[in-house]
Amino acid sequence: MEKTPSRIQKKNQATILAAGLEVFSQYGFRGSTLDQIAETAGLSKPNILYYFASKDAIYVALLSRLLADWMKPVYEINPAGDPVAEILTYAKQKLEMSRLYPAESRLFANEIIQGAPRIMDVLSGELHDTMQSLAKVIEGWIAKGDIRPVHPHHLFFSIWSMTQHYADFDKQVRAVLGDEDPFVGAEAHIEDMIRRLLTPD
Amino acid sequence: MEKTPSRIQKKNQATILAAGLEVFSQYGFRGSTLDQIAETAGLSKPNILYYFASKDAIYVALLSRLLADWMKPVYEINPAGDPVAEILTYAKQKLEMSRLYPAESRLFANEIIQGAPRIMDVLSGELHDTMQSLAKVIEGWIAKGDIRPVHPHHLFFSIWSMTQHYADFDKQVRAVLGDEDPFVGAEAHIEDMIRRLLTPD
Amino acid sequence: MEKTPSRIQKKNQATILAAGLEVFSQYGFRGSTLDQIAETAGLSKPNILYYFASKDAIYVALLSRLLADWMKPVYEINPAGDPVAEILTYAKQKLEMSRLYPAESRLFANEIIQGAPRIMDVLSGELHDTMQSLAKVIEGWIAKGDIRPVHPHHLFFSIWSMTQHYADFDKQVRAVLGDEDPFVGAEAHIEDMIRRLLTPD
Amino acid sequence: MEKTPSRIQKKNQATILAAGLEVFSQYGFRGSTLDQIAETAGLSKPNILYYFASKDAIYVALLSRLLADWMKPVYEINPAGDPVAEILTYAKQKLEMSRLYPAESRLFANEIIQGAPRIMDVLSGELHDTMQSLAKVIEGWIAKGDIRPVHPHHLFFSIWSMTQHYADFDKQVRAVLGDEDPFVGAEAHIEDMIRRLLTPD
DNA sequence: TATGAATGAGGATTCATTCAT
DNA sequence: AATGAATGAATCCTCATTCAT
Repeated sequence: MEKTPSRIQKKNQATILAAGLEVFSQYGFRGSTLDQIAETAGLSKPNILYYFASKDAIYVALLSRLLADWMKPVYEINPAGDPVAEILTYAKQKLEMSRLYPAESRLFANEIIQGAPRIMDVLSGELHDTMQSLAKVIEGWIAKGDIRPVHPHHLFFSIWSMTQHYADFDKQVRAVLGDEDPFVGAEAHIEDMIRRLLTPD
Repeated sequence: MEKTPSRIQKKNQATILAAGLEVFSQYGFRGSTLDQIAETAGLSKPNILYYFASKDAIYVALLSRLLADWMKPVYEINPAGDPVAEILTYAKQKLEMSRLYPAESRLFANEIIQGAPRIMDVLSGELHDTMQSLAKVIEGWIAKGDIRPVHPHHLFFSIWSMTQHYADFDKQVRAVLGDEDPFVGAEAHIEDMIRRLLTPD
Repeated sequence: MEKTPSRIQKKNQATILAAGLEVFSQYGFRGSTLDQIAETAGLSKPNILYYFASKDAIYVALLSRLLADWMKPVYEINPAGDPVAEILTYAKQKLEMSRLYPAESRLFANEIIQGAPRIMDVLSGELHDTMQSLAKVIEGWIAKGDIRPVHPHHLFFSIWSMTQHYADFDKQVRAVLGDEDPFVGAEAHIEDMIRRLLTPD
Repeated sequence: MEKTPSRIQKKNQATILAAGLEVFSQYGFRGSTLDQIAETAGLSKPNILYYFASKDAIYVALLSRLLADWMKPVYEINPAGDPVAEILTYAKQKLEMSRLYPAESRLFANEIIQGAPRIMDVLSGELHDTMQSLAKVIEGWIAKGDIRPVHPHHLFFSIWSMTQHYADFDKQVRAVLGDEDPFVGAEAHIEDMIRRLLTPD
């Protein structure tokens, strides 16, 4: 009979997750210490462990939350909508997520680069299945001649990679661009790429 | 009075770098241990440190070598060549690097995601300058009407991200694609995207 | 101005002692945690410490109660009774205690094996003196020719060790005996030993 | 291809085991710390862990060695020898072990009292089988009328418990006996008990 | 009386690095 | 050029105890 978390519990758990996100996204799981997280959260180390059983538990909690958020926009693609517009909206949402939640994106990137040890099952399961369904939608649009023939999976890989790049490789992007705002140019460029790719002649 | 490195020295250094690459690219800098590298290299831990002053030194040596390799294809873009072909060739080279040297790509990604603490100066210096020159070439092509107007920097961001994605997010890509070979579809898709983007109507 | 303990107080103290006995006897003092005791008792950890000042206090309370129980049968030996019968009765009582209260026996064994840091004074004081008196009784019986000459102290050591063995080394005893009930054979065997030892030819 | 342990390795491992025995036998597994063992051994804590993978490994190494020593005298009982003499010799050997190696005895007692989590399989396996064979020998002697009818298993339980008592309950024994040497009286008493028990009328 | 929250003091273990040979 | 031995500095986690209510 789990008790409902009290207000102070919720607040501290949220604080810890926020601190964990900040630290983990920057240093990776192994590179992050409970000390860092505790200091960032403004709590003592044992108090952190009072709310989460282990360093790992914090990381997993973050990843779970993240995966849900990360997949959400996919479900909002409307098979009955205008194909190019739907995909553009999706891409813009993803880019906006990179702009607003770069730490989340980097946490996710870190996990996958290191072999996705903790979320491989979600990738092979839910993600795989979702992308299969989505591919059907894309293929339907192609069959109707609404968009040019493209490989559905690779289309999404390119959207994911291009948009997440601005969060994950932020340091490199800004080193190249100097003072220019990355996201202004990014949005225009990505929209251009997708529109040219998909719009039938 | 530096001695010229003997054959055995060179061989061991190479062995250590290869081992370091394998380990660092999988577990990140902090997540990797000298023990792992020593075992992978088949050398004793103190012997590793006989060739490289520290764990950090191995990592930095790898990054330096990597940066050179990573930038090389950029210099091979021929301003006098056919614009679309030049860029396509570049993109294919990058994709081929992701296919052949995924560990290198992941090592690089790891470093940048974590804020590029060790290569920020190279990014702000050499990379920034190189990309400025390259931008001039692209803008020249645009001005001549050889390619459609695109933002040069973002063009390269998209090429980098799309191609490196197949190395860095390999686990996710394969989870989505199942048994399908990622690189076959990737090459076609990326070529399609770039060609549509750049070819003037 | 000590208040008389209320009924609920008494009940909780008893609950805590029962839980402490169960936990301490299995894991030893250092191997037991207040969390375990609290969970076994069905009380919160701070509530445990409301009734007992410390983990140590629970342990000491248990030991004290235990020592009294443990010594009681000795006082019931009747110098005017039949010598062999008196000693047999005592031994059977001790064996019965091993059968009914093995946790208590193990708690006691643990404490003494580890040097009896908390009850050394009781051993050197009350126990020593009691055994001195008892030795006099035994020696009286021997002098009268009622029992064979035996060393009184060692007689009791052998009774204690043989009977407590079935509680303390329960795991080993059952591993050797398999399904056979240890206590049935134990009683016959111990009675046989003592009777043969003490009965004059 | 395990290397043969060098002299220094052997020496340090022996030192650590000796220290571990001293500490574990007094405080139990959970009550002992690597710090204590390290200090007793005169080595640094990480150096301890250079020779043994963990605290647990030291404990298990001790138990293994101990079990072998502990069982050895059983195998020396000669079915063709004089029954009473054989058993008396065995009992005296066990008592001598308690005198010379009380720490080993206490370590063993500690482990069994706490449920024998690490050696249950040896008890149910090798010990059980050995005692079955031994029971056959005893029963043979009984059948021939060489010794009185006794329950073989309980006979050994009583020998084990009486002899080990002088090691395990040393503190209590000495508290009762005062300055008297425990082992002198113990040997006479135990011999008397066994002889009376076994010798046919 | 009772408990959710919090923590200082450990405690086992890891690991980059140094030492001695 | 190589390695067995050794260690100081973390680092994760535990736990008895205290605090606040």
